[in-house]
Amino acid sequence: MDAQMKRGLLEACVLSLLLKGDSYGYLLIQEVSALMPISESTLYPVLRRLEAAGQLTVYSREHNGRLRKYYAITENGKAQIQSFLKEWEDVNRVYTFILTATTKEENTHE
Amino acid sequence: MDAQMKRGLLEACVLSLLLKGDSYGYLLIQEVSALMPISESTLYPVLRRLEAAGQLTVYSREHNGRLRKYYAITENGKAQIQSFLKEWEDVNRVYTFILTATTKEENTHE
DNA sequence: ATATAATACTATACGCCGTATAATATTATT
DNA sequence: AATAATATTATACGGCGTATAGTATTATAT
Repeated sequence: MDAQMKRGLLEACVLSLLLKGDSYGYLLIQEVSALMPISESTLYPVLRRLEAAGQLTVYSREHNGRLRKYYAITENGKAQIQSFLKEWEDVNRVYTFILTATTKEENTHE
Repeated sequence: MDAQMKRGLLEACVLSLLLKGDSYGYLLIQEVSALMPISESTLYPVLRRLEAAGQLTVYSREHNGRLRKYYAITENGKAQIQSFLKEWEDVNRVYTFILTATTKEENTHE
């Protein structure tokens, strides 16, 4: 997927994944990868940003003798998903315009 | 609209507007503004990029005693819109995931 | 036993692109 | 005479996805 198109989508995607329960970096990478290509160097900064924005909290738990960082979505984070969905209405309006313009263009060739 | 969400959308939007006929900077700004907020400092670089990519061509015509730059979409540009629409399928898949995850989350509170 | 893969996270430098701000110049309107 | 509308360009900034690379532990395969 084109890098430009990921912008704004990624954070909402990560937050949505956390809705079904706390998770950690490595697992999140696998889960996000099922939806779009992602590298560690993209995901971890996203997690840092979401934490700084109070949209998720971080805590450590021991796992196989090591500390693993778990990420939990906050109420703030849930509200952020709603904001995203609302913003997306505008995006979809533009997309619909492009689609319509393209369809009309095709018709002029008939 | 959030700046991140415009990325990738803007170029396709401008190209789509040119499908119905050649246009010029000032008019394009008005037309794009109807779909999303845009400033000159965003649009003109977009036009330069599209020109560099061979997706539009530029020519000058006199208008009210002054030269005005007109922009015309190329076949390359039309193909780019199609590429955009195809890429957008991936974007929509992620959006649908977020929407579904949010709906499920709401259900757990019922 | 040891090499390899999987797990788990961090750091740095780069490049794209939307934005604010500002400058320039002409024509139309009040 | 002043102001708004028309029309375009330049510069510096900041957000963020990416490539690349480094570090460290545990499980699996040969």
